[in-house]
Amino acid sequence: MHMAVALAAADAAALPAAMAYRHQPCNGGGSASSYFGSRPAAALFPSSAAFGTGLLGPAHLDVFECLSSDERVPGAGTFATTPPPPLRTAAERVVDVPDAEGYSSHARSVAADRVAFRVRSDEEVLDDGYKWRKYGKKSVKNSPNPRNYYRCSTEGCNVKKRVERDKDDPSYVVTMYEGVHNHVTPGTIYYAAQDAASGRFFVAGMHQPAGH
DNA sequence: CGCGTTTGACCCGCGC
DNA sequence: GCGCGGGTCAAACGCG
Repeated sequence: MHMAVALAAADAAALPAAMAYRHQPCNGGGSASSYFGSRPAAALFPSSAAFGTGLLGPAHLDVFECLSSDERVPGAGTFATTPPPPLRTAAERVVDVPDAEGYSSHARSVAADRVAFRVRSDEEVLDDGYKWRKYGKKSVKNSPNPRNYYRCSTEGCNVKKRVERDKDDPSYVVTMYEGVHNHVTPGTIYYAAQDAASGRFFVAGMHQPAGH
């Protein structure tokens, strides 16, 4: 429940700066909750809530980037200057990681429910409320850092995620989610909504708001 | 004993 | 066809 408090109390200040002043969740306007099926923005952006409270250790909020082909940019951190991408369905979203060639070549060729983002963190694994089981580890060609593979440990849910340190800046952790959870988070998280006028985020409640 | 991690092997797609 | 690189499997192992 602490995550909900964090979101509510800290408002936009607790959210990644890029998301907040851009008035758009990083994977499409207002679609943060739609990406993970019924999941709230808090689950998609674990660092926004958990990092702000300091509950998850020495991760930092100062740099948080979402990387997707919808708003692909030549360099990290520059997407804030691009116009908001049009709304799309989750299935159409193809995610790319501009900085990681290993991701780019693969992600570009496959249309899937994927989203990747970079978080400056000392922690390798970010607690996003779900229970993950590690099933593989690989060293990637263009990076000195190994890539770890996780699968959602909930039965019947085959969501996967990959975690690796940025090859250029090891202080960043690149996380890519793939798939849509078909269950709720083991830990309850409030839904975050976005105020149309101010663009600020706020806690909308325990359930996805009606009409969305 | 159940669950999660580790780690080498295996598989598959792709480029040459 | 072959080699390479990325992704997954699964047996062994560790831990609570």
